[in-house]
Amino acid sequence: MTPRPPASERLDRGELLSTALAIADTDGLDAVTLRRVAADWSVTPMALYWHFQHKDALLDALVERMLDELELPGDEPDLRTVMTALLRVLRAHPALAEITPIRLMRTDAGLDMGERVVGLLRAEGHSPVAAAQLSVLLLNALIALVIRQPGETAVADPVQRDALLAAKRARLKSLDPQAFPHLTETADFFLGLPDEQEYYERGLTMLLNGVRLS
Amino acid sequence: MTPRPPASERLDRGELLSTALAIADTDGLDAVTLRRVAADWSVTPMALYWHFQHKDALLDALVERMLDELELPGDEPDLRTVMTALLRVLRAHPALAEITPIRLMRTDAGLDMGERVVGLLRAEGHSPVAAAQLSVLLLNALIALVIRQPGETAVADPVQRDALLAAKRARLKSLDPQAFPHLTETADFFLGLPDEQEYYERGLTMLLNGVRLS
DNA sequence: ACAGTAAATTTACGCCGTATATTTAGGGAG
DNA sequence: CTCCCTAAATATACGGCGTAAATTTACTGT
Repeated sequence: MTPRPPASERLDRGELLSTALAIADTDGLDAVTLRRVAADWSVTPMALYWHFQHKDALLDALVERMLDELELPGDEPDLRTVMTALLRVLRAHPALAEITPIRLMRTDAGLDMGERVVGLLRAEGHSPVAAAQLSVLLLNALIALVIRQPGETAVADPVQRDALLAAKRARLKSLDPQAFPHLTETADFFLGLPDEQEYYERGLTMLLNGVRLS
Repeated sequence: MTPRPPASERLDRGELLSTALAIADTDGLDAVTLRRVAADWSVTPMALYWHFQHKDALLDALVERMLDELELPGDEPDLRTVMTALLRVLRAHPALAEITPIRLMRTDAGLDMGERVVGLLRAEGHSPVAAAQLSVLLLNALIALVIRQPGETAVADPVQRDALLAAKRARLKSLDPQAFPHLTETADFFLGLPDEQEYYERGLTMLLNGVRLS
């Protein structure tokens, strides 16, 4: 009805991103649709196209926004410190973790981090190619740590979530202990973390150990 | 027009899966839609619902089908052997790699493999919980190796693919060598693999090293 | 011969991203 | 003060997706 509203009620790109981020955090990535974000501002979906080229660009920007929260100590952080900082923002926005790998290097913060990580690996004596590969492997594995955290399902809806977990539990509990002694013994782990702190410590340690010796 | 065709022209679940797998291999995962698979058999999309509960079940079955190609030496294979076998089928069907992690443990072959891997890690002296976690990390990281293989884009369409790669190249090549010495030095790696064999060797070695020491 | 079940069809719905064309508020130049 | 340009939205429409529900018909067993 009224194209071009008074300047006071213009959309703001930054605020759109905040909205999208909030949606992702509370209802999962699938809930981040153009219509949903637009609706939150009582606006047509097409209005977003003025602020973002297409949805993919919005997602890129979303990752960038998430990385704004990165807290790197100014002076020469080591590998573990960098990874821990990244881990923190990822755990704060797990829904974004799965779209991060492809997009990380499209953001400025991501490039900075990539440069840092490759540099640190070079300093450990790795060849340029090895350092590059290990950096990618490290980042991807770290992200996988968050995405596949036992108990996470990538589905935000609690009903579906519980259904999935119940199915998983049923499957694991019905295993023949004779045929699957080890899975039986560790079934609880796959259904939910006993200790998140320990989980991330161990994962990180394993990755850094692997890097240090390759 | 003709509900319930003569028995000779019935759909076959296995053949539907073959079709879906072929589509995934040639045109990517996004091309695997119910309509597309149905069209290949000149059949209504709804026909598939007789053979699969829903699309997700079809994807589960697709992963299962892929794992049929797993070739494990019968007697006591070690960790590297198991991972190498998995790597082989994943590289044969890279489009399925991204949906494998969540689904692996819903398949029989996946459970067998999980049992094997956890067992091997237990034998290396890891605690039950540690072995469970490391097995997941290992599998996920291995899969990430395939999904994020430099040059891969998860987009099958060659036009889009090239556009993406060109954008990436442009971005990397325009980096200030002063500010990003390491990324500049290793830019070529991110754009395409010099040596696939070496890439997978190194990735696998790094992961196994990490596991062995944690 | 006939009932019951198996395996498809038809139709419809509500989502999604986005191409295209149109509308209008506000700011700068004459 | 007016005119015009452009910024920023709306309206409309399209094709694609997964799937719910009801219907139809070929075959199987009694």
